[in-house]
Amino acid sequence: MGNAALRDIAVIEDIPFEEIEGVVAVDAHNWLYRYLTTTVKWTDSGKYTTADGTEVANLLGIVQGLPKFFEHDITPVMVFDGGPSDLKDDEIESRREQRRSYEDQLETAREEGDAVAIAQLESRTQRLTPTIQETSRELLELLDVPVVEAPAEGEAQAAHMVKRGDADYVGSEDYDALLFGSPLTLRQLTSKGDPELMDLEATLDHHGLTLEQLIDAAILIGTDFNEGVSGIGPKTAISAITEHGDLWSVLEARGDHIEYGDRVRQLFRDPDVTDEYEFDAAIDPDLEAARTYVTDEWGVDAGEVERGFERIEESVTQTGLDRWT
DNA sequence: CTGCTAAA
DNA sequence: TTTAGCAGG
Repeated sequence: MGNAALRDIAVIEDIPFEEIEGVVAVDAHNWLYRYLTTTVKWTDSGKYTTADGTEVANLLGIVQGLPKFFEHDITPVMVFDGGPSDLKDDEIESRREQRRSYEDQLETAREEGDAVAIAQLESRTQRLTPTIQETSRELLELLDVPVVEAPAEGEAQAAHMVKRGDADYVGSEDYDALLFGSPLTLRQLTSKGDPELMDLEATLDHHGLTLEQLIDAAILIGTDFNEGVSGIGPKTAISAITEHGDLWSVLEARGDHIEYGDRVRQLFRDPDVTDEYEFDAAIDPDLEAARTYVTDEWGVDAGEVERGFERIEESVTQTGLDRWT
C-alpha cells in the first residue's frame, strides 16, 4: 500500500550538490524527523535531555543538518505543517485552544470513520511533540532560517511555492511531493552522498500522462490517504489510466471501488495552500544567541553542537549568504 | 524505509 | 506483475 511504488513511476536522477542552487522549500516535518531518528539512534540521550526529562534531539539535528545547505550556497526555507503546529509562540492560551481543536477534529474524524481526514490529520502531526515544534522554530529564527507556516500539508505548500517561483526545489523524502505538483523535488538532502532530483515534467512526459492522470494512477496504487486497489501496482495503474483516461473510468471498467477516491483526488489537485508568506533568502544568523539557546537554555551538550556551529559560521561568512557581505 | 526473494 | 515476509541499516 505504501507509496514507494511512486518511485518506480517517477523520473529520478542523482544530482551533484554543486549543481543545486537557489532556494529549497523544505518539508520541515520530514526533515526534522529524519534528523531526530538518526540523532536518537547514534547519540547518548543524556546529550540532549533536559533535567526534567524533555528530549530536544531536534536542536542537535538542526545544528548538524543546516551546514549542508549553507556550504553549498543553498537557502533552506522550512515549511511547517498546519494544524496543531501552526501556532506562534506568544499566547499559551490560544495554543491550548488550537491543540484542543485539533484533538477534537481527530476525535470527530475517528467517530465518523472518515479515513481520509484521519490520515490527513495524522500525517501532519505524527511524532513531533509540541516542544520539538516550538524549540525548532525558535532556533531557526535565531539562525535566520526562513520559516513558512502551511495551512495544511507542508508538502503541498512547498510545492506551491516552487510553482509560484518563490523557491527552486521542494526538499522532501516523500514521493507524494510529485502528486502535489512539485516541479522539482530533492530527496536525500539529509544523507551523505548526492541528492536525488525528482522531475515532474519528465515523469509526465515519460508516461504520456497529465498530472491529473498521475494522481489518479497513484490513487489506484494507494497513497497515504487511501488504500488502493489490490492487484494494481505501478505498471497496471499506468496502463489502466492510459487506456481508460481517468480514475472513474478505470474503476468502472474493472468493477472496483475506492473509498473517498474523490476526496483524495481533491486533496492532491487542490490542496489548502497560502500566498501569505514572505522571507528573505539572505541569511544572517545570530550564532552567539543560537549557541546560548541550545546549550545554556536547553542544556544540549556543547561538544555535540560545536562542529555544526563552526561549519555554519564558516560557510555563512565565506559563501556570501550573509546579507552584509 | 529500502532491497531481495519466494510464491501466487 | 504484485504481494508478503524477512534482512539490514
